[in-house]
Amino acid sequence: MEPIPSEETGLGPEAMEAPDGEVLGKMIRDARKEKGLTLEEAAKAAAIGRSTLSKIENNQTRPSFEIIRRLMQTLELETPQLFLQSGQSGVTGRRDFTRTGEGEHKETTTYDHELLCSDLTSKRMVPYISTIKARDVTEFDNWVRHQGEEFMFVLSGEVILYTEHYRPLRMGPGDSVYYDSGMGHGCVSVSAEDAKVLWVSLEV
Amino acid sequence: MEPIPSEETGLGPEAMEAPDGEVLGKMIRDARKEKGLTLEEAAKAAAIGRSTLSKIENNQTRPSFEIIRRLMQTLELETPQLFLQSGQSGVTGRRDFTRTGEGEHKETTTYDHELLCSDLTSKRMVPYISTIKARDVTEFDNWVRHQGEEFMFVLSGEVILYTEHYRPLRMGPGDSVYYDSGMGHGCVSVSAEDAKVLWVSLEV
DNA sequence: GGAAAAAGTTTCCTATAGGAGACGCAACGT
DNA sequence: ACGTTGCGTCTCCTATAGGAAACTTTTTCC
Repeated sequence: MEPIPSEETGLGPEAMEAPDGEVLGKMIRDARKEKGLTLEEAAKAAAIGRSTLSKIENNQTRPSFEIIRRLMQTLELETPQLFLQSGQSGVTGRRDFTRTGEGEHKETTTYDHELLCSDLTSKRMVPYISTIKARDVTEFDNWVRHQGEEFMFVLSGEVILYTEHYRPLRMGPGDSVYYDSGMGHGCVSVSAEDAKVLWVSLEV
Repeated sequence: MEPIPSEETGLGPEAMEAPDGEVLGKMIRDARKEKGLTLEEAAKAAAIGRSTLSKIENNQTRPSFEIIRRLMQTLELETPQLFLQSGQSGVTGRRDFTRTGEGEHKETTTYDHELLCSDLTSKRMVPYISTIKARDVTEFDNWVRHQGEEFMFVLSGEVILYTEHYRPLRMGPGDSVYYDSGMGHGCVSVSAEDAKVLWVSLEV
C-alpha cells in the first residue's frame, strides 16, 4: 500500500524540470491517437503535409504558428494554452490536498462552506463544499454575485439553483451546472435534509 | 415543483478561429504599444530579432509557433485572445447544465472522461468526471501534462494520484487535491472496481 | 532649422520549415 | 513464401523564416 505523504511544501530542492520541446509533439500525437486518426487523415484534415505532421510529432521541426493553429482545430485542441510552456501559473510546481471533512469551515445562515485546499495560495480556482441547510423558501431573494465563472456539482440531496435570467433549476446528486457568477445566483435545499454541493469558483 | 428547463442552446460549439493574417500582426503591435515597449525592447525580452518582430507586426511573415509563444509571454497576451476573432466576453449571462451521466464521453484506455458541459465555448474551467479503470500498475509512466491548474475530487473508489516531484498520493471518496497540471500527473484506481473522480481543469 | 538619437523598415543571407514522394515495415490474405 | 495494403519515417528540394546590419523615418534635443 502506498504511504500517504504528509503535505509537501512545494518546490523541492531541485527546480522544476522545464518542459522542453519534447512535450509539444507528444501532446499532438496523443491528441491524434485519441481521435483515432492516422497521420494521413489528420494531415489532410488540417491541410498540411503528412511528413510535416510526422516531424512535428517527433519534434524534428519547429512548426509555424499557422500549422499548429490548424492542427489544434482539427484535433479539437480548443486549448491553445495547452502548448504554452510559460510556467507562469501561480501554483507552478505545487500541490495541496485536503482529506474528507478536513477543510477549513466558514459558516453563514444558509450555508456551511468547507474550503478545500486552502493552504495553496495563488491558486486561481477556489474549490469548496457547501452544506446547504434545509429551510423553507417561499421567495428566493438571497442573490449572490461575484464577477467570474462558477461550476457546481451536486453531491447529495436535492437543490434548486436560482440564476438570474433563467428559470430555477432543480438538481439532484450527480447533476452539475456551469454559469456566469456575475449573474445573481443562489442555491437552496429542497430535500428534508441538508444538501451537499461542490463548488468551484473562478474569479475574473 | 420547478419545471426543469430543457437544455439551453446558448452558443454552439463553434470552431475557434485564429486571426487570419492581418489581425495577428495588429494584435501583437497593439499589445506591445500597450506595454510601452519599442521593437528593440520587446524583441530582446522575447529573445527574438528586432526585424523579425517588425515583420510579424506587418504581416510580412508567417512566424513559427515558438516565436509567437515567446511573444505572448512577453506581451502577456492571453492565448484565447489570439484565437478568438474578437474578444467576446467569456460566459457572460450564460448557464449550462448536465444531468448525471449525460455528459459527452471521451474514452481512452485508462480513463472514461465525461464532460460536464455540453458547450465549452469560452469557458475557462473544464469540468469532467473520469471513470478510472481498475488495472494493475507496476510502474506509472502515463504522464499527462498541460499548462494550468487542476482540482480533483474523489467521488468513489480508491485512487493514487501521481504527480511529478511529489510522492504518490492515495485518496479516497471526499478527498481532494489541487495541483499545477503543468507537472506530469496521472491517476490510477487501486480499488478492485473502477474509481470515479471529478476534475476541474483550468488552463493558463 | 539642423544634428543626433531613437524607432522602425528593408535588405541580404543562411538555416530550415513544409510538402511530395520514396522508403521501411508491419500485418494481413492468398 | 509472396504480393498487397496501410501507416509512419526519411530524403530531397524549394520557399521562406529569422537574424544582422544597412537603411529610412521619426523624435528630441539644441
